[in-house]
Amino acid sequence: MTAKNKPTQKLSASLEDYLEAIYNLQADGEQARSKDIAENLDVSRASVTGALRLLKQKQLVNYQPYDAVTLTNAGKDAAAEVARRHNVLKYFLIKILGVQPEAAQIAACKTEHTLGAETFAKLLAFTEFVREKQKQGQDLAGQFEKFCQKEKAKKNVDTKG
Amino acid sequence: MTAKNKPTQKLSASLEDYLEAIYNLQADGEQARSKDIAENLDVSRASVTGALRLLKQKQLVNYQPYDAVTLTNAGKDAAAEVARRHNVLKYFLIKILGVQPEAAQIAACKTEHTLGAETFAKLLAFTEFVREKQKQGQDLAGQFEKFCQKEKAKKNVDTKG
DNA sequence: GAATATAGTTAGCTGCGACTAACTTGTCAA
DNA sequence: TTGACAAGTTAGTCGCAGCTAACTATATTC
Repeated sequence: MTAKNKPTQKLSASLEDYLEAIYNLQADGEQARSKDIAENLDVSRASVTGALRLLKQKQLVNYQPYDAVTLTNAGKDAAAEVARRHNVLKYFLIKILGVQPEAAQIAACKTEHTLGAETFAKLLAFTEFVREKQKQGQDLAGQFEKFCQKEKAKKNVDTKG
Repeated sequence: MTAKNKPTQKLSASLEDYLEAIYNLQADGEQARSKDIAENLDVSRASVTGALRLLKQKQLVNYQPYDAVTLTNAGKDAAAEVARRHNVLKYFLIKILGVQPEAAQIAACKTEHTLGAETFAKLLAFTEFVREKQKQGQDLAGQFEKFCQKEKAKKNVDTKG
């Protein structure tokens, strides 16, 4: 039980993004260098330096100038939480709503910082619910996709006719 | 057909909020005074003045200092679109996911600016899909609620046992 | 080991969106 | 009609999150 009773200071969306990027780089077995983070988030290297200073202040990263960055335990917890929210969202958007993967990735990035804990919990539960239904032989995602196609066809008729 | 072929300049989340607040005040039959907008959004009156100047620049509001504010046609369209997104989200969160209304209101406010058009369309379609299922005799929202309760009960056992 | 390329930092700037404090305008009541 | 209070504006500040340009440190290569 590592992530419990954490004060878990509120982080800005932007700092959460930096944290997540470092987390992902490390998960890929790569060193998180300033340059990589910059490329990952499409920001300047200078912006990364600024963010690392803030994250160090908050004791979420181990950062010495000109040295490789690693996450502290608190940083790992915070980053894992962001990544978890990201994945919950992305799964829901792609697998249930049928949003295109690229669009879903972007939407998840932007939204992972804003939805509350309750909503994430419900979203997660809903995907489990759909999976459960699947096991029971009802393919809700598939039915929804068909429903969308029908609607689309209807619209085309409307516009043409 | 008023909202078609609009350049519909990209607005910041914050300006969209101002626009929506004015829209809602007017919809309630009230005059949108600076003070009301400030109270509505919980910001200072000075911030409202700043926002109104920007919105005027973009020709979305009719604004003269010391005078009541109204929306231009373009402003109405933009505000209606924001309100529509807000409602789509809120409906989905409350009626399908079963999120508490207050939490849903907050989540919708924060998220209405970030999700893309495709995602909103899918979300809307999904609520229609659920309604369709309802007509056909399958109450998905109700089934999901039961599912959540079962999960909750399970967790309680886990924690206690 | 010096020259150079790459990576990282610093300094200083911008725009946004909030704020406070102080001032101006509008309104209403005595 | 004037004085006081409410509403609105202005000026100036702050923090955040970017940026560029210029500098410094590290690594590589000859």
